[in-house]
Amino acid sequence: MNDTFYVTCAIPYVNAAPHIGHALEFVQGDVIARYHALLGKETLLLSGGDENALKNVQAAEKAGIPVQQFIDENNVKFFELTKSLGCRFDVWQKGSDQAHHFPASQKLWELCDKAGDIYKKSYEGLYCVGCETFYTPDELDEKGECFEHPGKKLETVKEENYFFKLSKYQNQIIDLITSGKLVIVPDTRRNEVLSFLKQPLQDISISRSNARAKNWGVPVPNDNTQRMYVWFDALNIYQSGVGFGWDDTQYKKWWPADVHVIGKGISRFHAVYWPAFLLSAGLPTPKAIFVHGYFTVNGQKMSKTLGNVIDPLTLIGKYGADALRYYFLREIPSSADGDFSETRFKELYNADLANGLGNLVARVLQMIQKYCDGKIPDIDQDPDTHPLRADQTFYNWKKSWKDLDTYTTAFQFHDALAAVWKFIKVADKYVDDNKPWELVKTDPKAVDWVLYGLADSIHQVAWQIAPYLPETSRKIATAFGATGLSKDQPIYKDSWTNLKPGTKIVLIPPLFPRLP
RNA sequence: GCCAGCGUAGCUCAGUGGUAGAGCAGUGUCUUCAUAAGGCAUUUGUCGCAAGUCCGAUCCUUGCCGCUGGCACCA
Repeated sequence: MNDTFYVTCAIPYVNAAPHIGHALEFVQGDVIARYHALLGKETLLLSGGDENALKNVQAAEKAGIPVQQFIDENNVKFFELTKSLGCRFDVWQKGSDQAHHFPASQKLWELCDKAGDIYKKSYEGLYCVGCETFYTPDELDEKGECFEHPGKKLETVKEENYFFKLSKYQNQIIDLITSGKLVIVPDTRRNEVLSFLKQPLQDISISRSNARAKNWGVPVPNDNTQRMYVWFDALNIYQSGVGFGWDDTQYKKWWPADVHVIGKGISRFHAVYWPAFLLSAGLPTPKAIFVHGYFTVNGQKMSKTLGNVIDPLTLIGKYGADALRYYFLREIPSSADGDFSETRFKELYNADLANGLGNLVARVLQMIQKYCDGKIPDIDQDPDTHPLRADQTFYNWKKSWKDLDTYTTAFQFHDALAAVWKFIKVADKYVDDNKPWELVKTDPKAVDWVLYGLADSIHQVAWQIAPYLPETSRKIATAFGATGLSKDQPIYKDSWTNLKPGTKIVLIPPLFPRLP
């Protein structure tokens, strides 16, 4: 019944260049989508651009370019990054898209309005003319002035805005989370949200005056003096990208999202505001929110002022997309903060990718080349009885499949990959225990059996890592002539086909050349 | 300040009421199919500090120290 799976990544804010934090999130989303595709589901992976904030207008003015151009130029960098990372995004929904996103957001607004949850209220705040922004007192220095414009007095400005009755949905949201209808992973984030929900919720403003918004953003329906404020329309990208308000069939097919992948800084918007908007509009709420942590760099917080922002493209150029993906997914606990260090990166690369997977593939290919005439060996016995597949006394690949599945569906990517690499160690040991280079002198038939099992194992490993390291998976498939896996969208069921004896193997260059 | 969590081998972390484990790094050794790769063996720990409960605590309780995160209009 549930044959679709819809994954979203947060839409990046386009003011700065992409950093490894964005890359991490894209890769995680991609793995989730690819894994469910492997299970045979039709999947959709979405992200896009958060483009309607006033800061964009200001930044564009500063740069002296039209807002739309500024936004497009910046946003495309993020999309290019996803491609460089080997991520497969199906929809890239921009917030400035007037054809789909505007009507979708206006529809959401109207539904909430019809439910009686939007009302007008005047908002009074301290406004800095220099920044063109409202500040709360705690955001200002001791003199009550903003840090950007010292000496400039802030004005008290009154503005009438639309508000959303967030308070009305407090109990429903608590129910949603405690009942498990809205799953929040990991528990620490879930607990944070629930503890936040113990306080009475305040209604939130969801519009800005046209003047202050500089005519940028989604117009509020039936009121040409106001534009929607970011909270409201940005979250709705998840719906506007899949047809909401412009293609009902599409929308019904994909919504609600199976999981929103987000960073910890925006969990409240996704776990509280977003479900509230949807409840108000009478629409289904997302099923799960997976919250990842932030990167530190060599133990320090990543920040522009420290100048330690890491450019993922540099790393991809140096080491390849799959190597970076591996570091993200294996080294960073998927739900906690992680550290990025190039030293550690190289260590992990050499230990797991070069010496582990890469070397195993190389040695098995060479042995088949030398001892089996370069062909997948022919065997007399049932492959299902091969120890690497069936021996219960050690960690065979059926066990690693099971663990991989458990951990991947729980968003524990590091544990999932650990399971695969645990099996790789088993395969390496199996080579040493059976010594095909000696066996070939006494019992060639036994060598065929040993090497068939190893080829079969690597074939399975290639399937297992397909969502994680898609490029490497495909390279292995090519080497072993595994056609099912070479497809653009391989389906898990096909993995159970055995390698065909007699297939000519292809000697490939090292998957991951060892780093000095 | 309030709330939550953490503090275990050089590093990253797992773990149990009966005085500890994995991976990586290090060291030794075997081996050659392989990317000077692989197998095997192996060193190091007052399990943050102190007190309490218990026959017995690293795992339970309390206090302290240190670190991290959350505490609303900040994507």
